[in-house]
Amino acid sequence: MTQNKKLLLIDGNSVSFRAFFAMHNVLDKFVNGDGIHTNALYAFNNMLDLILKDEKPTHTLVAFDAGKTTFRTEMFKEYKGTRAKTPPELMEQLPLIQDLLNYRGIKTYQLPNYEADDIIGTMSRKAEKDGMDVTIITGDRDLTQLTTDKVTVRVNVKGVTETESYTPKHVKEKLGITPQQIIDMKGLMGDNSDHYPGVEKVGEKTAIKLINQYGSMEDIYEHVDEMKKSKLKEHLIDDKDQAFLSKKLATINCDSPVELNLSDLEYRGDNQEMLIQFYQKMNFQSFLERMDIKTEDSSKDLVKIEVKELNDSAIKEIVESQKVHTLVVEGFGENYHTAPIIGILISDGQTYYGTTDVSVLENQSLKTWLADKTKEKYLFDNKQTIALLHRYGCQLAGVSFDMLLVAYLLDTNDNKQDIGLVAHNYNISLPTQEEFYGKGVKKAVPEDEKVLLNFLAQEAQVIDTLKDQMLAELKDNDQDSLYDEIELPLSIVLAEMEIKGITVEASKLQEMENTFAKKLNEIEQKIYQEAGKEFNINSPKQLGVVLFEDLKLPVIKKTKTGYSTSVDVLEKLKDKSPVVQMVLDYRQISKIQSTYVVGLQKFIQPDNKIHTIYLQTLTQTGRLSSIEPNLQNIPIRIDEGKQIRKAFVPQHKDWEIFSADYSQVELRVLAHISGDEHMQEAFNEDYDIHAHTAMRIFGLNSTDEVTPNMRRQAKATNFGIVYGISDYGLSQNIGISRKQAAAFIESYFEQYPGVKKYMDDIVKYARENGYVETIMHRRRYLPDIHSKNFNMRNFAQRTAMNTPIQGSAADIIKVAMINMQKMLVKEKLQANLLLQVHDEMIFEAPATEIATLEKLVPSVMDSAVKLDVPLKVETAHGKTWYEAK
DNA sequence: GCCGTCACG
DNA sequence: ACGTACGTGACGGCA
Repeated sequence: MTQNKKLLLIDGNSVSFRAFFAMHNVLDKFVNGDGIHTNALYAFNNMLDLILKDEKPTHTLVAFDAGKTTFRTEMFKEYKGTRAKTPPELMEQLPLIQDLLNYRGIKTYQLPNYEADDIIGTMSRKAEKDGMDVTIITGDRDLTQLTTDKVTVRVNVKGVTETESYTPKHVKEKLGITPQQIIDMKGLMGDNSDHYPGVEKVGEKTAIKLINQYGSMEDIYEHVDEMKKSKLKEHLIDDKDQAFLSKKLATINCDSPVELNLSDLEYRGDNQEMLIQFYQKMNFQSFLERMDIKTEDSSKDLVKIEVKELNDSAIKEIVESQKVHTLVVEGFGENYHTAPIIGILISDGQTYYGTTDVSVLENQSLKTWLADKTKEKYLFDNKQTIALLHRYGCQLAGVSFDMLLVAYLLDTNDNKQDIGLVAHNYNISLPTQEEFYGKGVKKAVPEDEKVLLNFLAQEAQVIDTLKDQMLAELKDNDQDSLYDEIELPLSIVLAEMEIKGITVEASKLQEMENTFAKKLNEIEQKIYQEAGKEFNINSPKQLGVVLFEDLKLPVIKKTKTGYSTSVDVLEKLKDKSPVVQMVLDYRQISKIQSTYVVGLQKFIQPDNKIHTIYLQTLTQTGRLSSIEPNLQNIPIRIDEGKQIRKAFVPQHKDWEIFSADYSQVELRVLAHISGDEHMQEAFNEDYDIHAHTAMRIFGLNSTDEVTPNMRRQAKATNFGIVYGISDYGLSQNIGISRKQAAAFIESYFEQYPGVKKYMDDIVKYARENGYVETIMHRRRYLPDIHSKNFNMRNFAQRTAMNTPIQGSAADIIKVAMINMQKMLVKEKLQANLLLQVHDEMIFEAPATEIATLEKLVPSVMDSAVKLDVPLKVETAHGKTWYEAK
């Protein structure tokens, strides 16, 4: 059997565009020796590799637009009129992309007066006539009009490495029309980004309905007089000329004067020699290495570094050296509080000393060197390294460069906690932890210790190589003090908190486990009785059948997989059947039982403590997160759950738990960064902020007139504002109509015009800069702010509003934590900072220190940063965490 | 491994 | 016309 010939057609402009924005956040990391950006080039080539491997084409062509004026602009001079112009950083890459394609043996082509689409359409028809299969790659959904049984269109989704494949069948499923009818649809609805109009008030849904009813646009207009009187009919008649023009504009010209034969498009494959030179010029390390892999054994992929034994004489050399050293302490296991150290490597950038013998950590001069803050060190993940070394009796100080922290600050998406992944973002190839150790059952330490040490040496080398570049980027972003003064010192504070751990009384949890088990059993039996059968209440699927089929309760909401049985749904069904309340009770207790009562016991260590791990480099906003277990979501809102907190106790008797939290810190931050006078006044005068808001938005004269319900609604509105408000979201939350919610919001913005201005300005800032910032210059990139997709774009806008608020609040408590630790030392207090829960800190302390803490802790917290409004701190204490609230 | 659900700020 | 509050982690069920 002979393989059918296959033509691969790529829409050069649209894919380049997508490639550029897919890697827009790393724009500054991708610059070649000539100072030209290479991010789009890199992403384009990545995509090529994947597609060529996947499609194995015999013929290839990448089509480009020739210029701004085409036969379409002659028909309609505003065609693509509002399109933003191509960023210069992409413009400079377009010739490079053509060069790359040339070296990769792929033909490129452009045709004056025509767009890339038309070239693609024309060649795909030619190829089809010749009996070839055709695959088209594009970022533009409009090209799906070209799909036939022989022609598949793959549209880029999420960047350029993934695509959605359109066949006629898929078009039908997705839109409910045939590929030929897409142009009718576009004609009727118009196109915002290409800037041509359709019929007034007709969007995708209406267009598809009309097409399904009548057929083509011509058919629709043939029958337009028969339609019954409606606005739609009027619009159709009024905009008829426009609709036909738009259809013409949307139609890809499959008969363009392309002077190419199929034989010109034969795929020749890489010109190895030229390609290597080109990659070198572009600093494309990983592509170069990928080429080598093809010819050599993949185990030789690793660059061999000579690693010398970390023995006594090596240690002597290290401790006497004045050089900065890179330190790798490798743990093996899921949780570094229990994982063993499997290797240690120290390098001065020239010599690499390593060992798998952990007894080296008993060497006194090495211990002293590690703990010496004047001996400067670089590493990846300071907190983990401190925790690992601590279990082996070693202290660590003097760390000036933590590559993990810097990578996260530069781009919060680099949060995978893996040096290999960070290296990859800088175009250096280093195996990830998973690639090196394997995953699942195959996960293991290499038998040959040389292999392991070589890996550690590579890690050290990567840290060393990237340090200067990354620190320079930090400085460019004005983030050096965020790193030096906040994140790096905080990593030490967090390490101390994790190592200290919080004492938990297992007996208390055990007792609760028995009580809840009995209760669960009782409710379970009652539910079975009411339902008339036994089933798994924890299965939303089975529960759905019982509620909505057996008991025939009304379906309020559906999920992707079936009926929704979430709380808000069940709350609405409470009156309809007694079983609903029982299910709610069951759910509540079952959650407490599985996640907390039983769940937490698994984490209690032999020292009677739980040692959580704070992820310092995960969230998109700068908050911490807590895992294994999560100690930031211990129940408090309902009393049954809150009982859990009785198990959290101080480590010594006659000690207490002490907690301190910021009051309304996010709203205070909003008052500060928005500069809104009315909101600032409320905080400066220490009014009840929610009551004050209620008074304003309900137009009352005094807060005395505010009813509890008004206050509740105002509070929800304040929250909504912080989240990046939508009328729908607010209406759902407080159970009012969308219209009412919209009126609340309007009134809110009238009363707090500064807040309104902030919301508008921050979205504009995000659009112009591609990111938003906190008060300490923490950055979050928002590429979706430019998305064509309504939802993605709106989501990005809400995050633009929320992130500076949530993130600045995170900055503030981080500063407070660092100052807190200093204060505790300075005042020689025995108190320990144990936990952080976003806006509060939890301590244990001798009862005799409580009075001191009540004075000092709030003063450290409210002076952490200077805002235009005061920060307010509230404290509590008691025998257990339950009582300290 | 993903989904629905629910705990926290 | 679109389908929404922001940020997290862990559990049980189910493919």
